[in-house]
Amino acid sequence: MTAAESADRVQTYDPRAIQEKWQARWEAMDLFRASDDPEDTRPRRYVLDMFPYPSGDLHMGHAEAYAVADAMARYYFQRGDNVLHPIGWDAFGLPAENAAIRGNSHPADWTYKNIETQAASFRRYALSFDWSRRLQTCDPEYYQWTQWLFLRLHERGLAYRKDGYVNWCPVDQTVLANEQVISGKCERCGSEVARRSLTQWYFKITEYADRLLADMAPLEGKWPDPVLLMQRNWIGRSEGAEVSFAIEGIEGAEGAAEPVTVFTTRPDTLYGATFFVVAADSVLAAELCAPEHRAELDAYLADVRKLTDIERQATDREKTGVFLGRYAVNPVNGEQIPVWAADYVLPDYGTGAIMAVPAHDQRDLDFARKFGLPVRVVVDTGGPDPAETGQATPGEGTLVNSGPLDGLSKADAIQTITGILAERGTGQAAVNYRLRDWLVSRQRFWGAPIPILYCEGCGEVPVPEEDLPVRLPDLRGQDLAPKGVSPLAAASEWVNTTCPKCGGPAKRDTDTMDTFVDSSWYFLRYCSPGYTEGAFEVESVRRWSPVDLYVGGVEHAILHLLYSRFFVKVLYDMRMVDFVEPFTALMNQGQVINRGKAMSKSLGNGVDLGQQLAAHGVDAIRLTMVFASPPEDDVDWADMNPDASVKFLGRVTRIAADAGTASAAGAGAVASGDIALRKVTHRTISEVTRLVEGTRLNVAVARLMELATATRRAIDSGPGAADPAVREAAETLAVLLSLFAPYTAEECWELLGHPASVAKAGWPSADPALLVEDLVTCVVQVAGKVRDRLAVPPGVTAAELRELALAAPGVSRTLAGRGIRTVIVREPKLVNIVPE
RNA sequence: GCCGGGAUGAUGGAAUCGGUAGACAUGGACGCCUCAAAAGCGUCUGCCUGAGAGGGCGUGCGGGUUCGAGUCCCGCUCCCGGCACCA
Repeated sequence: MTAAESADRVQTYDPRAIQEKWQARWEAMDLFRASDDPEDTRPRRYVLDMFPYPSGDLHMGHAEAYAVADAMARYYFQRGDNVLHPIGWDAFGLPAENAAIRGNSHPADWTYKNIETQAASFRRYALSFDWSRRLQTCDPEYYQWTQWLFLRLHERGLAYRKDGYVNWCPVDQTVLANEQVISGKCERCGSEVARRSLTQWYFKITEYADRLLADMAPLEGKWPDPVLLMQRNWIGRSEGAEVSFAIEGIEGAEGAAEPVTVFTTRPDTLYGATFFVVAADSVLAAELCAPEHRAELDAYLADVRKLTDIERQATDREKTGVFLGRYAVNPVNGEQIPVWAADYVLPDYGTGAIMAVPAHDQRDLDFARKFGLPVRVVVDTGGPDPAETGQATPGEGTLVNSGPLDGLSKADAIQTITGILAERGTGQAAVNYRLRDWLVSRQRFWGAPIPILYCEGCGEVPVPEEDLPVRLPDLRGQDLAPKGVSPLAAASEWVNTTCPKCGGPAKRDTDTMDTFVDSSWYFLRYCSPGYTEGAFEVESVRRWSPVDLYVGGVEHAILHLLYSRFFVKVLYDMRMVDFVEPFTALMNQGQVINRGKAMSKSLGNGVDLGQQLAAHGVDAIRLTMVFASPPEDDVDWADMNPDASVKFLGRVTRIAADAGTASAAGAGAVASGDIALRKVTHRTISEVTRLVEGTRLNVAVARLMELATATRRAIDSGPGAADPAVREAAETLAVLLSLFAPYTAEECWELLGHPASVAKAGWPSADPALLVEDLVTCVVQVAGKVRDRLAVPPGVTAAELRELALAAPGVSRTLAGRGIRTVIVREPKLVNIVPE
């Protein structure tokens, strides 16, 4: 059969017709339901995509991420594993609330409508999900258990309340997320945003800091290195010492004098502390401030509160601060040093106060120079005087001007001074973390209500388990734009309730939980999604978890992954799970950008996925995404050409049509036919298996293209379409292609005379006998440059190869009579001849 | 500023053990098929030089190690991402 004839049978490759035909049939077949039967002995494999936020329809980024994860899930299906590949929606969150306020609709309506849109798109996109396990975090059946988990953390002392700062818009009377603050102004009304203190719930993730660090060791090599590094840096463990400074004039104010403790990584420089700084917006600053400096501090504070976190922490900003009229006493030498308040010290890090050593810390030096404070060198680093150069010397050196520490090295001095402080009870070795506790309260409507009541008599009372879920009040038709603290406060019938302990009046907490709480345990819920006796069925989670492969964007490299890891550790301590890490392997797929930039409305460079799918078909878009680059790299859509994928898919379909017409199904099972093509087929199987296992999908697709070319050649100018090797190649092509282009692969499978579905065909295995090469190419180099090539049997000996190489025409031509110094032989692939 | 990642033809990328640089694809040129076009099928395509055989150069830049470096080491430049005064 010729190419022209095959074109008669498959006139044109029509992706839309194939999609319509197969999507309906697949729905009826329910192909990808995971079996939870404990008797099922197939290897279990949990492949998980980060679940989407239903902000609208799916976009180009989803198209890439889900194509990659789906190829992996389909591979394990083909291998015969019992695969769990679920889908759900991270459905609470701010955009729904904003859309509701703008469009005057209810967040639930907006959310569920978008979910349906995305679900339909997912089905059309032919993802191998087990739809029976679908979940949505905004369903009461789900958030009931989010609340239950909150109560368990509360019970264990891991949920507590304290004051924390929020961005506050004084005009809208609402709390703003960081992303709603645009250069210090409210994104809605443009008024200046201030920081305001609110009492809020926190999860004590810092208690798990060391375990979060230590448990990363087994993830090495299974998670991307940069992610592990970012997690480590985020936790930010540093060793040093706590040092207590008494404050002059504070003692005895309220009974016992509370010295102020600082954390330092450089206790060796204690003799060089020439002033003391507290975070201007900390409680400490207010406590320490002398009455006559109060007005000055208040004025300064007003300025500090206008700054966003980002502005405040800009390195190139000039140092600012005010003197508080107090002096701190250096515990080692009794020296009195002035206490200042400044914004370069952060209230949340360490103790919110520092001892300033300007000679050896650049920030302290900048501050000292600005305000004329003394600079004292206590470590001789051999560098020039910081007071003159303006450059602090933070490096190693010999201690000077430091009493008992003089002459010691930095390391010895740290050890000695820590010992002295401990002896006198004015300090001790300490570890500090950059990680802060997780603020989970949100002054939002569209989230899981915090299941706590406040009773006048009993105080803080957890909602009894049997009263869960604490359902969101409807508030339909009401203005969700908050006029006070939290939108839920407006639902007075909902807020006012009775105390389960004393039966007296009580009020509900009107805040909802951070949506990261919802997403910190959803992967456990998938194991038993309909379970009504608990958050998840312990036995089911034991069978499926931890997740074998987690696929998602690098933008979640820190928070989501860290919080999920924390939750699993807490559940481990509760003996509800028997593992300490939720995700055994992690893959970060890259972003889809356009013309060098992330797609955005303001840049006007957005690409609509729906239009792309309509123009080129689902399979071509999936294939283009996978073939474009290694999965972890960004893809610039402007560089892509989906028509190339359409062309390839048509080519494969015609091959299937030719082979299907020329021979009957089953003919390929006979190990016969054109040996050259059979070798290509089996090498492809072997290579693609290896490449998919290593998630090197772009190269796997290239190998499929090579097999297609070889098969086409065999049909047109080789043994012809009826050869069993051609059928074997065509069937192999269909099965391997099913990972990337499921519709086309299914169509090919039918053209080849097989009943649906190709997804159940089974992954082929390569015949080792066909992987052996008759001849291999040996390159012959002279002085490292290729001068000739030889075709040699793979078993050629070093001596034989050496002789062959020396006799090669390219060698004698290049040597031109020169003598030979050495000959390097790496049989059978390379010989390097080094001339005199 | 710090941390991380990267730089390979006109373009996306391949070469994951230090051993043939440029697989595969796009784009381009040409051929076959066709009344013609499209589609399809095929050949060529890193740069310079040469009629050709061949020769020279070539993986951001400069050094180094090695028989041999895209790959390892040292020093730079530029780009991308993340974090942002972390005591």
